[in-house]
Amino acid sequence: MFTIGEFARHGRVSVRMLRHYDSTGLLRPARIDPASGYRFYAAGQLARLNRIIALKDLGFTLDQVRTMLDQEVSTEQMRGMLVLRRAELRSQIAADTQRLGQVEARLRVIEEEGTMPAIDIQVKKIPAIRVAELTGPVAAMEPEFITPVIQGLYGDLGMQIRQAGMTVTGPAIAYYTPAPDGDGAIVHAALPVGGGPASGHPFEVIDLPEIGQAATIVHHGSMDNCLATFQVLGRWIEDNGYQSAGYARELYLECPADKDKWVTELQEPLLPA
Amino acid sequence: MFTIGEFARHGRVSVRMLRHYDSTGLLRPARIDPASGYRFYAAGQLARLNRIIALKDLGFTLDQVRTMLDQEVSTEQMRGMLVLRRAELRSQIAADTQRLGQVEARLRVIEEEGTMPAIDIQVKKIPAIRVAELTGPVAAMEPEFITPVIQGLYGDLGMQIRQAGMTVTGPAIAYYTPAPDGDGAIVHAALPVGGGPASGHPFEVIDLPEIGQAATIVHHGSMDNCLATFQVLGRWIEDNGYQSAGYARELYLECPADKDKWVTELQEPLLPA
DNA sequence: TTGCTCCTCACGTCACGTGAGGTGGC
DNA sequence: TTGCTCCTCACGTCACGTGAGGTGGC
Repeated sequence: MFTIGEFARHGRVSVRMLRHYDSTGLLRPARIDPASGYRFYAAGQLARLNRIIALKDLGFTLDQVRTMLDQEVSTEQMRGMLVLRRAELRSQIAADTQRLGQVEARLRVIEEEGTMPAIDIQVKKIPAIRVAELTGPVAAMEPEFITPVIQGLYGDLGMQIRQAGMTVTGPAIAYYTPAPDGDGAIVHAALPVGGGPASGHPFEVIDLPEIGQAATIVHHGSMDNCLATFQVLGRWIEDNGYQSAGYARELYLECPADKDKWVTELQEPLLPA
Repeated sequence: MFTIGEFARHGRVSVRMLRHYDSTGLLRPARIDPASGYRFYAAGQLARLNRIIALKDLGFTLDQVRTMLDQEVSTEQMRGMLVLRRAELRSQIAADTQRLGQVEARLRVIEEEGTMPAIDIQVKKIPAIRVAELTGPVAAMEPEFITPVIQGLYGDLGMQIRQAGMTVTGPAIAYYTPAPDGDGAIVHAALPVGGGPASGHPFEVIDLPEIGQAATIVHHGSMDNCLATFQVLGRWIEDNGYQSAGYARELYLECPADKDKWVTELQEPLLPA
């Protein structure tokens, strides 16, 4: 018979852990002195303690350990639990390896440029959404070409949607497709809408497809100055081993009269890794 | 201005998370309606939310994130935090990889033999300890040769320690060293002792060195039947990619009159990985 | 009226670590 | 008397998830 302290030393565990295992029924002392409440453990209980610690070290929860020890699991069941644990460990290692890569990318930016790495970029999925849109050609992907075109389109579109009896359900979305003649691009000015007539209006209603993976950054201020933000985003994509899959979408989160107070989310689609 | 639900959707976080970040001061809404308590967020706050999520995804705690965002950390400080995080991630990946190896070793045992793998084996450090000991030669490492010798030694040793006025402070330890003539071995029957005279008694007092890494298993029953347990231990050492570094120590945890109720821990030293 | 969104508590999670406050034997 | 070990609460950890119970506008 060992006292709790002696037993803890032999088993390389804390006294607190033994009390915890007692209270949860995982490992009850062989005897408890009724007068003092002192716990006494038999040497043979060391085998069970070792089993508990070994399974715990594999990363099983105490509840799982209890099941494995008390339910007399079969070899086949044990195999199932180990296979599950293997999968969990693998995905955890993969996730941590990914994290490590991102940490290292940021460290490289600091080492090589001595500047603060961008930390406000998110990779996320952009869900599909139904929009009403008008399109127009732009000569080049520069703000000075795009802004006038897009402003005109949104002005018309808003009115037409109202006239069609439909309602706008969220912030405006602009996106770009290559021009059919290979020169410049087509800008799409879109507004999310709910139901409504399928035709009989000058705009088109289409379903923007989901973007599986987009790198996003929030741009503050007039879109006339968006190039720097796009550059930060492009740089980040490169540094982190992603690849762009086309023109970015622009989500106009806030568009007050003062253009310098605009807030826009830039959503650049990424090639699947 | 967005309601908490809209803001949560744009930021790909739960409403509960935004409330949590509000309550901890990490991200306060731009405005709270005094009458209803409704939270309203400005589009520009999405940048901060993105920073929070990005840093959290790297594995920083919310407290660390708060420091990084609110204390205006310098590039150098950011580098320090990233270097620290890199080290944490590396060691976590290493630990999980180790765990994964152990899980896979157990799975191999099941696949190849269809039997339950041993789960009561622990790798642990055995601390140094001062003992009084007597030694004797044995012809071979078989129980039938060892038992009579060791029993005699312990009988003598116990009496001699008492006569020397010393006290036994823990369970008996037996260990083996190769015989000088290369034939058989020397068995050491040792008992942990506290202080006492350095000489003037027939036994030797020595300090058993620490064992950095020992694979241990608890043997139940008479030591006459210890071979099977030793085999399990040896098999485990091999399966898990360790290597034995010599004869095992035996720690006699419980030695009642009925030899079948003995409990012994076998401690096999391992070569450092 | 029903649904939807918003609100504020407040418990639960997981495996203990860490006091606080007290006892019993050398 | 001082140290040491033992005991029983009970809070704290970390970042929310998940009800419970209630409100306000379409």
